[in-house]
Amino acid sequence: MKKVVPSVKGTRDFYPEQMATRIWLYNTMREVAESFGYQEYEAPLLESLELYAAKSGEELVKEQSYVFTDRGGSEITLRPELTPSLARMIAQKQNELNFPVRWWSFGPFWRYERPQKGRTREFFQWNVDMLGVRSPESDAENAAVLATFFQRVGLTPQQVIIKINNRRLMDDRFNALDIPVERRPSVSSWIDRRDKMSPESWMEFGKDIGLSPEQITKMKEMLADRELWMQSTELTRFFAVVDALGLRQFFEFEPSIVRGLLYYTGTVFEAWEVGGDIKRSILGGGRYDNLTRDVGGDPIPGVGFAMGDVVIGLILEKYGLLPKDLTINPAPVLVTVFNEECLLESFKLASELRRAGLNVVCYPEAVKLPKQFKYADRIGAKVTLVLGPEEVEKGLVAVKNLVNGEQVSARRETILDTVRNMIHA
RNA sequence: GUGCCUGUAGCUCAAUGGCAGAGCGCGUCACUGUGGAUGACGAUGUUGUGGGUUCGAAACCCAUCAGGCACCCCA
Repeated sequence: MKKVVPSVKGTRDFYPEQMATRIWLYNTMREVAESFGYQEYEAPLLESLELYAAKSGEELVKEQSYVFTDRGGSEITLRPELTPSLARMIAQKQNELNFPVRWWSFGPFWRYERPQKGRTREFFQWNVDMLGVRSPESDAENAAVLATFFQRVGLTPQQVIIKINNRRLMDDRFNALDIPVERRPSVSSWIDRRDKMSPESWMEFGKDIGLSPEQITKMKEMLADRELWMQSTELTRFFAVVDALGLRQFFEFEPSIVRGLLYYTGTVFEAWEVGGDIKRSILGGGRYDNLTRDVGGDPIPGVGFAMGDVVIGLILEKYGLLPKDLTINPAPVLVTVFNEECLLESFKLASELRRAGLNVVCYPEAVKLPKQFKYADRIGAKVTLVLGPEEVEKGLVAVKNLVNGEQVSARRETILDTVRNMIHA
């Protein structure tokens, strides 16, 4: 066997079957986003490295981005996320946009990581953002888009949960515990790791980052307090809105959610599969009030989330929620080619039907009829037309219904109606 | 960057040191102007690659490449 040139590691081929699933996902996202009045937009796939220098996570830019120098000497990045591009686009038109802006996007992103379950190097992301408003109600409405998407695809709060926290609330607690600002990132990462380490090594880790035994005890109490959110006006108002929208069950306060990206300033959330088979967050989001300033514009508050296509695909597959038979054959009609002499007649017939608005495939060479019928069957055609010497002579077309096997002889002038009736029957 | 596992026909996998196989798929025919179903026949291949051990290697050892999974991090 000859060796086919391999695909690039971490990329996926979208054969028509997989493409159909992707389009279904895209369409569902579009419908949900549009039901909340969000408009679709797209940013460049290439951005300057500088754009991410400001506020994306250190590791995201330095270790995980595809960076190259173009022929003009500029440092270019294949976008690893969308939010900085969005901030740039907003900042560029900050004086002409009609706020609040509600925008959504679905496109490809790249991160140089070791591929494994739920993670590829090239992936698609659904981004949904609202900018220009600072209210917790806008946080809630934005997150509601997400919960509505879950509902729409058939996921229940028993299967997926959106865990929510607030960085300002955490900062208040850190203040109360006298944890200095410069130590908070490492404390956050310590909190984030609680479920991933044994209690002993987690305690040990806490000491290593400079927490006193009293602070550790207080932190443990805080993390165990499921009602801590009531001390946050923002979270209280957030929950009131998702409750009013009938989506409260999808949300749960979770003090250990802190998120890796540096630009989040308030509400933060992640969605997880409840069963725990898929140990990877489905999406992440939150409020970022300084990002447009960080890319050089005025500070415009924003909130948004990003969901990758890979993990949600795993979830939907696990719960059997991916629709079957999405692969569509666009052409319900196949015109066979009887022999070399009749070939042009068949092509003419196909062309007539196309001009009348039908999607038609004409077999591209004069091979045996059984082969052509077999092909018609496999592509899922409903109707097959035969135009042999007899038909050409008498001005007829043999029309076979592949669904029930019935065949009629139609006059050439009325062929369009005959075919249409058969397709719609 | 660290660790573990796996590479055999187009696909899914057998063959536990002794003749490389099955199912599915594919091709031809039964059916020379008609698909699906059935049956008959047929082709599958440098066992990822390179070396070593052995009378003998798909299997054991080493190297290498590729893929998967788990860390890390994250969508």
